[in-house]
Amino acid sequence: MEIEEKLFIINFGKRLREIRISKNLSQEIVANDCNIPINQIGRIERAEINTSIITIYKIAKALNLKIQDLLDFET
Amino acid sequence: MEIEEKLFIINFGKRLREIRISKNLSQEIVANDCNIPINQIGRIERAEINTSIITIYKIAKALNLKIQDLLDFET
DNA sequence: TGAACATAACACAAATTTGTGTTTATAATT
DNA sequence: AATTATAAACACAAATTTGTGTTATGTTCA
Repeated sequence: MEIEEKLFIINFGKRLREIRISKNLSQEIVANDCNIPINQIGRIERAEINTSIITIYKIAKALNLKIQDLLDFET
Repeated sequence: MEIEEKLFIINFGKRLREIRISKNLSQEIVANDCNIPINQIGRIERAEINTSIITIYKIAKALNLKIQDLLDFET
């Protein structure tokens, strides 16, 4: 993976964490709302994985956001 | 995969094809610009795969778009 | 007709995510 | 000190994408 892409993953993780915290939600709550494994949110926030668009779609939905809002950060 | 998620994948594929065609670019050209396999664009447009956020990031870049623009469709 | 181009449709190995557990670490609180 | 809550950090199998080929189909053009 190129550094630029890695940065994108890192910033996406930060963005997700930022929003989740601002809404006072635990990783577990979000994961349950998404119907995804509990540790998946952590893996994304820690930028361990290059997750799929459907997972992002589910997370956005669980957070009551448009998918665009989740991706609205500086690369 | 749930039907709603499948629909999301389908609409994303349509959106990509729509934009690509409107810019008069072949799948091969886009794939080369992205440094991804030639048939990957087709697989996405045909909604065969639930592709990763980095692949989408690369495609958006190749098309000179923000990632948000690629995801700007009705679900 | 023939050539060239674009896309679809296969197949297959390699790499990665996903899903499911368990365990550890840390902080806050009672 | 013990408990609770949150998140990190492991491990591992299953499913999927990715990467790399090849072949087939359809269309356009010389």
